[in-house]
Amino acid sequence: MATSRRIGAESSETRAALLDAAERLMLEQGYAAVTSRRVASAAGLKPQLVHYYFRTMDDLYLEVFRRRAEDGLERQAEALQSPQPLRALWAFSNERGGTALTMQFAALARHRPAIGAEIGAYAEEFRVRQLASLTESLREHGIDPDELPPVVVLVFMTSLSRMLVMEEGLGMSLGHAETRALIERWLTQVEGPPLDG
Amino acid sequence: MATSRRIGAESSETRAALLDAAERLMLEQGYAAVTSRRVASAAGLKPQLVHYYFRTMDDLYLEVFRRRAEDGLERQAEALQSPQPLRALWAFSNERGGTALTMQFAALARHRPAIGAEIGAYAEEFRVRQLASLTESLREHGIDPDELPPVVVLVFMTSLSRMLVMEEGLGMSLGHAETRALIERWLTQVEGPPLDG
DNA sequence: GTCTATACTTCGATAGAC
DNA sequence: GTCTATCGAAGTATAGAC
Repeated sequence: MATSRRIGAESSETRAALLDAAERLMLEQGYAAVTSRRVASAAGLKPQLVHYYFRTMDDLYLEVFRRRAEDGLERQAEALQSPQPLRALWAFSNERGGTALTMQFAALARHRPAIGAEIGAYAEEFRVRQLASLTESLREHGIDPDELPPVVVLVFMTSLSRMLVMEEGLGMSLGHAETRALIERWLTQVEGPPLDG
Repeated sequence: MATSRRIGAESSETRAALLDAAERLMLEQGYAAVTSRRVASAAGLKPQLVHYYFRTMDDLYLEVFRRRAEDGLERQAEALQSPQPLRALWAFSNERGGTALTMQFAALARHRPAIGAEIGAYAEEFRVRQLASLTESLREHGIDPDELPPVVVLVFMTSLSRMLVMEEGLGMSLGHAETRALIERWLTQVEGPPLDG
C-alpha cells in the first residue's frame, strides 16, 4: 500500500467526478459502500482510476472530508455574519447532509486513526471560529457569560441538532417537536423572531 | 443469501463467543471490521461457523444489537429506581461503550434498512420508559412541565452525553468541561449533590 | 498526464462430512 | 447438532501501456 506511484492531477474532472461519487455513496449507503469498484461504477469509470487519483482508499476518504470541510468553514463564516447568527447557526447545523456525513466519518474514524485525527482537528477549529463570533453576539444580546457561557451554547446547539437529525434518520420522533419548540422560544427570546421565511 | 439452511442452537457457547467477538470488534474497530473471517478469528474459530450460527451477517449484527438492548433496558430500569434518577440517567448515557456502539449501529443503518428500523424502534421504546419515570421524578422536584417538559430534559441529556462522548473519541475537548459543569449545576439544583462517589 | 491489464487478498455463503 | 471443504464475487493495489 502507498508506494511512490504517480498520481493524477488535482484539477482533473475525472478526479472531481470520483469525489462526487464517493461523497454521494457515503451519504446514501454509508462509508462501507465506498469501495473502489462502487465509486468507479457510480461515476461511470474504471475501478483502477480510483487508485490512480487516490493512492489509497484512505486518501479518498480524506479528500472527500477536506472538500466538505472547506465548504463548511466558508458557509459558516457567512452564517455568522447574518443579523441573527444564533438562528443561522441552528439552521446550519440542522442540515441533514452535513450531519449524516459527519456521523459516517465519526464511525469510520474507529478503524482509521489518521482520519479521526483530521476530523477532530477540523471540528475543533470549526468550534473555535464559531466561538469568537458567538461570544460577541451573545454579549450584545445581554446574555451573562458566567451563567451561560457561549461555548456551552455552542455545544448544546450542535449536539442537539446532530442528534435530532440522526434520530430522525432512524425513524424516531419522541420529544423532537418539544425540543425544537423550546430552542425556538429561546432563539426568539435572545434574537427576536426570525427575519426571513 | 438466506436460504433454508440449518442453524445452530441459541444456547450454544460457540454462538455466544461469536457474539462477544463481534461486539468487541464493532466497538474497537467499527462495524466494517465485523466480517465473518475476523469475527471467527477473534473467537479462535473457523469463519464458516459464523454462517452456521447466523444465516447472514445482518443476522449477526441484529443479534449483537438485541443482546445489548435487552441489557440496556434492564440496567435503565434499575437506574430509574435510584434516589437520584436524573443523575443515574446522566451517568448511564455517558458510558463510552454504549454510545460508541450506538454510533456504529446508526452508521450501519444507512445501508441496512432492517437494522435501522429495529434500532429506531428500540430507542423509541427506551425513551418511552425513561419518560414515564422522569415525568414523575421531575414533578416531585417541582420542575414546571410547561416550562421544561420532561421529554425535553430527556432529549437534552441523551443528546449531550452522546455527542460529548463521540467528540472525545475524536480528540475534541473545547467546551466539554463547561458543559459538564453546567449540567452538574443543574443536577445539583434539582436533585441535590451526588449521594455516592 | 491518463488510463488499462492484471495480481493477489478477503468476503459472504452454501453444500456436504461428521 | 456441529463443523469443514470449497466456490464465486468483490476488495485493494500495482505495474505498465498509451
